[in-house]
Amino acid sequence: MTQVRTVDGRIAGRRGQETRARLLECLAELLAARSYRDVTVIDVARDAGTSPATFYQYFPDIEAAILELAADVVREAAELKELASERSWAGRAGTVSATELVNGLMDFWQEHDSILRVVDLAAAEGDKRFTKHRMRVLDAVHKALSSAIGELQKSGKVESDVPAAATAGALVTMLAASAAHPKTFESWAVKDKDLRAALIRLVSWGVTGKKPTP
Amino acid sequence: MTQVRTVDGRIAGRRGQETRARLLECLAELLAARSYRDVTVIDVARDAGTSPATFYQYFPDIEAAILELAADVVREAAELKELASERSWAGRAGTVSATELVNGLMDFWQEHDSILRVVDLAAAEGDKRFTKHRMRVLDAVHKALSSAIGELQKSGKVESDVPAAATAGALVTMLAASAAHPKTFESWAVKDKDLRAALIRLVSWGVTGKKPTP
DNA sequence: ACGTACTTGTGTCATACCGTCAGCTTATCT
DNA sequence: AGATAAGCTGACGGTATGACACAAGTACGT
Repeated sequence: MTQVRTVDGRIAGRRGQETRARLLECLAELLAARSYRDVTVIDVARDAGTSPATFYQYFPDIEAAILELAADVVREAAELKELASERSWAGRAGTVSATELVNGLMDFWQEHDSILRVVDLAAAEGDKRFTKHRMRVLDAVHKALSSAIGELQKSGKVESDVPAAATAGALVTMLAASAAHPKTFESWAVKDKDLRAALIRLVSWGVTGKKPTP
Repeated sequence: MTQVRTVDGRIAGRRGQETRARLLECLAELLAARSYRDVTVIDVARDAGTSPATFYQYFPDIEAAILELAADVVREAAELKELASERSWAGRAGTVSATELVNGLMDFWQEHDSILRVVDLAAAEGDKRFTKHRMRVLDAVHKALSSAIGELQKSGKVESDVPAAATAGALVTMLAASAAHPKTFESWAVKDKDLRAALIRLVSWGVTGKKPTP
């Protein structure tokens, strides 16, 4: 872990790091409770039992603090790797792989919902730091799916003109966006269970080019 | 068209409507140019050559004005209907349908990019007005895909246990999200052309359950 | 225990945005 | 022209921002 520094370059000690961590924690709570646009430095500081000036000692602005939270999510996203890599995609085992991947990614996204939606926006707005983080959250899964498709192509089970990286990207994007917009599916009267079933089917086929074994 | 009213209940005349429209126009420009969080009422008013007080005469706040812009996008989205309904999904015609749908929806999303990403965020944050708008933008396409799958199920060409509405929803979500995050695909070194090819393939199969005819 | 050097937190300030109001100007109708 | 309503703005109290100097707290050697 790199050393934690204050905005003016000093190295933070034990107490400082605690304060910093408390600020981040309160920011995360506020982001979960109200809209991104309405979260202010003053609110965060007040909730953390400190002053705005203290906040600015550790973060140049709110965005920087959110970026930090996003970095935590990226770190946690490493565990998603296991959901996708070293998996078999043949026959019934493939269906299991798809199911676990869909459930795992959806649950992860919903758990980190409040931060990931800000990451999504900032990335869409073209902020490179956030684009990078967003990419990294999805990267493990993307890489795994991508190489799974590549393997199947090598063994001739999937046509070689299928763009592997693009297909893997589209699938991962689909999963993330589906998790991010449960309300839209609600409006369509789609139950979570049915959504997951549909996603599993699409992922299975997207990777293998074959109907999933039930 | 319902009568345009000011916040204090008066009916806006010709000049007032022009001012209102100019404010919306400038707001749209600002949203395209800088981040959602940084767009202020003062900026909008200044760009429109008027005062902040005038802004508040027509909109209770920035969000309300954005909601208005979103409503315009919803109205324009009606044209997407033609990309999906009354289409054949069999054989080569199906591939054409999928291609036009993918291109149409992606282009639409990219054109209205700056507004739709705010709609996305607000919807994800649970704001019902924005959820409704987001749903409506995607609704025509969703309905069309949904009933296309339903038809194929009736004629026995697709298994009846496939959740039609959920599958259509997942596909539409995939298209919208893919359009919204070109940078992520860039990071994966996926070219736009390959992305579209992958999407076409996934949509084709998602609807018909069969490999697309080239 | 005491003093020193460093870290951490706060009060305050200039600036900018928010949202409202009274009142002035401009258009419309008779 | 006069009456009426629409349209616009300057000004204001309130609040958030971000910077700074300084005060309070902490660690450590003697």
